[in-house]
Amino acid sequence: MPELPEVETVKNVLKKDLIGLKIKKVTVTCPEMIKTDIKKFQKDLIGEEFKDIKRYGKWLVFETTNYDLVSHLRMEGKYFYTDKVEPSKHEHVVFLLSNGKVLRYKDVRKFGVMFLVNKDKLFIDTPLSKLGYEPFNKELTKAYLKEKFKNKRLPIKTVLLDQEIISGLGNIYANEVLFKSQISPFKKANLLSDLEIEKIIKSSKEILSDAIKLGGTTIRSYTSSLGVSGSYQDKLLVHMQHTCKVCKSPIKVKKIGGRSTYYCEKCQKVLDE
DNA sequence: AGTGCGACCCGAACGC
DNA sequence: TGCGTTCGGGTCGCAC
Repeated sequence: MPELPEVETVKNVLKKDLIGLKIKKVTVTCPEMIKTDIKKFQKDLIGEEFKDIKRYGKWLVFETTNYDLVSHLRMEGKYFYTDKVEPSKHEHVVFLLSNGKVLRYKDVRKFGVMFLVNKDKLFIDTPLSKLGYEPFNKELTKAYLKEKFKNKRLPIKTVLLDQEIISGLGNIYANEVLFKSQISPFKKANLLSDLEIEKIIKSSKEILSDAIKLGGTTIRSYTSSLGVSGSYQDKLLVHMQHTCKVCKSPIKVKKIGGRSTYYCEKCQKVLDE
């Protein structure tokens, strides 16, 4: 599902197509997903030019002349850039562009959200203002995580999904990071050793940068957009796997915080408790 | 503040 | 075959 590498891939592909184009018309067929005033959303975007596209954690931000159009794909959101004007099923927002082409947002489960803010308001009163550091950010240090984990008695698996601590990891990569770090997903975050925290930082960087290189992970319903199809699913070591690629033990699946958690009991032991 | 959990949504996969 | 049930998964909001 769209985690940091998938959103990064979508951003890079859309950038090639959209920069310099203007918006002529916005059609919204699922008003619930627009979280700011919808009339204003449609009106304000007319005449705006795409200047740049950025990614913060899993958030996509289309920078236009005067606004930031913020979009979260949640589970299954996808963008398509096509000639076809009429929306088909599950396409909830359609942007008619100055070159006659169309940017279409499709989201079967309607989990995605969009909102429009003035440029100077992107990090004020929006969910983006709360995002923690990304694994690639130099500020994501052992000291930072120690402080954040200090009062967290939740399983580390749950804490890795908290976007206010580290931004960008979702269920797939959280499973992968813990496997690579040889840490049990059940271990309480406040009990992690310095070495374990260092391993999490190192693995997160390695896994996410490898995944970006391969265009992200394409599994289940997330068949990406714009013909973008990642191949990191072939590199997964533990998520959706049956046998441990290191020790050949069967991979266990259990719910932690309601999410499917894949792990190897033998390789990911709870140490120093 | 930290924690736990349902809500959101709907097609696919599963069970009988 | 057909119908009902469960699952998935990011984020928010609410209760404790």
